[in-house]
Amino acid sequence: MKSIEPTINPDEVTPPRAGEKILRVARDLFYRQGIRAIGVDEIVKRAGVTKPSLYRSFPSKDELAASYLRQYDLEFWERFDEAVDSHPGDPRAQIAAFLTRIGKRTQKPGYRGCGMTNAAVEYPEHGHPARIVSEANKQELRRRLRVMAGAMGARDPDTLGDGLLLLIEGAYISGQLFGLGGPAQSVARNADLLIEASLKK
Amino acid sequence: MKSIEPTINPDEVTPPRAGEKILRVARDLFYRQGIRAIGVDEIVKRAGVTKPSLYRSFPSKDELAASYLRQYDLEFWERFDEAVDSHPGDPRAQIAAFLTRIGKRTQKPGYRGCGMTNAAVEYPEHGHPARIVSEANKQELRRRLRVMAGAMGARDPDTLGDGLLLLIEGAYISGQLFGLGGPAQSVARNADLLIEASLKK
DNA sequence: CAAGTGCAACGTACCGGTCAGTAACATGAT
DNA sequence: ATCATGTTACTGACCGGTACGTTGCACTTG
Repeated sequence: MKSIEPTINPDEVTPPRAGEKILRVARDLFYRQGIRAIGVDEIVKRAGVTKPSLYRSFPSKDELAASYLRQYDLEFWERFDEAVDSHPGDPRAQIAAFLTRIGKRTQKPGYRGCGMTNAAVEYPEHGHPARIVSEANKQELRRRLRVMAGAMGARDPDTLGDGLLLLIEGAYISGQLFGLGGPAQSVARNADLLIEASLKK
Repeated sequence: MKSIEPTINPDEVTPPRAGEKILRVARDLFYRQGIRAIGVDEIVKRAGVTKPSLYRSFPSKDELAASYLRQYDLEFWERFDEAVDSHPGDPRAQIAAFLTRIGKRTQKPGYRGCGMTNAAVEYPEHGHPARIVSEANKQELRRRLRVMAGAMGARDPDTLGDGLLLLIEGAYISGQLFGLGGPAQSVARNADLLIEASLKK
């Protein structure tokens, strides 16, 4: 029979482990400054731990970056599903909700786009741990957008789904390029126009 | 009266200066691998010169990156104007020509997107020499797209121009994220649908 | 109970390599 | 002889990564 394990209660006020603090700090620094721009020394310094603690929790900086993106992936789909769940059975409204939210986020100062997209730009070589996570996320996003385009009644669901993906990626990039007043604020409106033009007559 | 300047004939078989060789190599490496990923040592090694030659022609690596982007800017507008000139007085056809070309380029193996966009992702901090060039290029592109949208007879030229910009940036990013068969191949078709839906009734 | 043992988590101090950048000198053409 | 351009050799700082010692707490054992 299992013991109660009184000291290893994860939901209690257990002091945060070094690995958690590291991932928390790395996530913030990697997203805002870029992965290549941040060294492991700065991460451990800001996390209040030391380097060996980092390498006990993560096999390498590249894998730490991949872990950051895996967490980013989870949070991304939370936001996505939140928009989907807010309009059950109405994919067009789901997309509109998601894009309206993106458009607003891009107008906040210090917006840095999508961590997945940025990581793929920083690591163009295939097979890099961070890039693998990023590519998988984008493949899944593409798949879901195409499915939603079909559910909307598009003449060519794949084309509309891809068009929406292009607008989304464009919003991520333009958001960090132009800042306030940039083109990204019109992503929802443009997507709606594109959808309207893509539905069966 | 000017002398003939027999040795400084730029169009002749003058042996390429070190600065030119460096910029040529840097341009290739920066574009394909990223600016942060390439060190100055590798640039001078591949260019067949040495480091002081680099720092006599360019005050810093950051300024070398900016020079690379300034050259990229020139070539970008050459391609853009080529599409414009191929359809005088027909902005919709101009855009179609430009986007068709982008769509094809994104399907080539090893496509790495837009050097300007990538540089802005790599250097998020405002005021960085590379980012300044990149931002100026994108501002001008936005301005011209809005003008062209107006010339097409769009109900809301600014929105359509921005929508086209989002599609273009999305194509740059998706091209390097998905490779062959990716969403970027549909950029021209989606843009045309968006244009059609944005014209005055 | 108290002393001892095991062990996971942490820190100190360091590794070779590479980063961007430079001082001082050699070469070659005019 | 001059002067632009080339070269060798180096700097201090930082890169990702590691060998090894220390701490503290849980569990055993007398």
